[in-house]
Amino acid sequence: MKILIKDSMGHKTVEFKPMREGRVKLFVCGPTVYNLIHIGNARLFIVFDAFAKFLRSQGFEVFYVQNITDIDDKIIKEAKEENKPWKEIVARYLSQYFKDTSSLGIDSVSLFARATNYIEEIIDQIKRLILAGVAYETTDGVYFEVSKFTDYGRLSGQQLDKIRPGARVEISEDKRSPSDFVLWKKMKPGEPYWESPWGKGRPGWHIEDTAITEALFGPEYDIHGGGSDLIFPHHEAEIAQMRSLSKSGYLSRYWMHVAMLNMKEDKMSKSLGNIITVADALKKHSVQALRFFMLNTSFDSPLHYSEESLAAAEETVSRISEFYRKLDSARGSGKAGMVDVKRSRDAFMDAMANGFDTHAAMTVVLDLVTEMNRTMDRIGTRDRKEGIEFMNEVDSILGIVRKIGTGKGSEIVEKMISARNEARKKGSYALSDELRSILLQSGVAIQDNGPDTEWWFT
RNA sequence: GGAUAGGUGGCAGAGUGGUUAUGCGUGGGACUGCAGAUCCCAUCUAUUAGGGUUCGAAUCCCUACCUAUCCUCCA
Repeated sequence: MKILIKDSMGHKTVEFKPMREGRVKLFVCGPTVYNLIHIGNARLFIVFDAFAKFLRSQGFEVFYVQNITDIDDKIIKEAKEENKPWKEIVARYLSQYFKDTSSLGIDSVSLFARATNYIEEIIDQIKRLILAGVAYETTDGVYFEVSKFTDYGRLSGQQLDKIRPGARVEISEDKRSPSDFVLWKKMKPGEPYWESPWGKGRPGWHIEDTAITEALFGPEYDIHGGGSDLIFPHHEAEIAQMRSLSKSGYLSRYWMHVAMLNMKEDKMSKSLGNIITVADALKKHSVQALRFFMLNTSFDSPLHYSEESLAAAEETVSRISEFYRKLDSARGSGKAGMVDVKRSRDAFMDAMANGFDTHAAMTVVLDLVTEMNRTMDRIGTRDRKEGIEFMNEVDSILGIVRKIGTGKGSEIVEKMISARNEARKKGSYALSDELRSILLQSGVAIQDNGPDTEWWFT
């Protein structure tokens, strides 16, 4: 199948051609572990989780690497504020990160690469950058000289001479240009450090990623993903670093940037303090609803968070899940081919392959739900089987089906149901309603289909 | 100020030249003892504003206004 990618380099939709047939090297910028992640962060991880799963469903062998920034100014700051060792902060939030993402059904990452495990590679890369004449040492660190890389700004569309230096550019009188970015930070008293040719210090942020990807993938790879707020300068810096050494025309062949999740008007961010943590979101909403909400839009368009939208997502997920449950227990004897599941499956995959259009793919699913619901009472074995297989496939990629336990194997529930149906037959509705409400309170949902009653655990 | 995306019905959010997406909400109907779920019909008579191109524009061009993101750590 031909797969199109919305490439942020040049903002074009282009055909995806992996460097090696059938294999994909995918790198996504992971978290800095100094705090809990929020659902804005989660959007990125959910999008790439679904993306990696889709590629795998198409037979690609996906090597999906995510970096973990486990040494950084913010970690040091947090450690100071809490008066705890920085490694303790890292350990705490890293384990929380794994917990949060796994509770979001994210399980597609092949390898998490921690920056501090690559210090040697980082130092080596910086050495080579200095040798190549594009980096220089100052009193407080080693810097990359941006003017030495002519393509700097191509990804973001920035022109170096038009960039207005921010008000809070780090004080460093030795820097040759305000745009030069740090590769190695020399230690200040009390800070964590590693030995290096430039004395004790720690790596800058941008160099971590290229050291990791060079070590794991080599100087070039297929797809680089991240939040749209990282385009400049982070991804420009990565490109500048790696391509200055490799002399290749690209770092990654394709770039995919996930747009921000906004709260009211602003993006959700830790510094703005308008965050909802993953844990909090999951207290109120199902994983499936959160995933549906995130995937029901183009990954490269900003998305507005609101309780109302989440509630709507929850409704839709219920509809899909309810459909799945009904399909699972359908026992009709209709002819095969009443519904063309295969056509829906093709349309679904086409949408996914068309620039990862998860929204169009969802629409296909919802249309099929309506279509099959129409004939649910008489749906045949074969259509039913195809439908279930398709929904399982959809779920394995998008994670939007809440699998509701089918009602079997509980004698006590069965007894109460038949007691209730006896009462209904006799017209003792007060009693039957009473039994229904007891069942509901015990987590058993029931639905009358004529004289028969279906039930399941909620 | 520069860069990059946008401005669609009550809400969310598709649609890149020509049959009123889709979901949620709302109203009605079918079904049900009543519910619930489901289906059907309807509703909301949407395309930021003003020009232009065209037989025809939400879709292309121009202008204005507005919004987000980046230019500073940030998914």
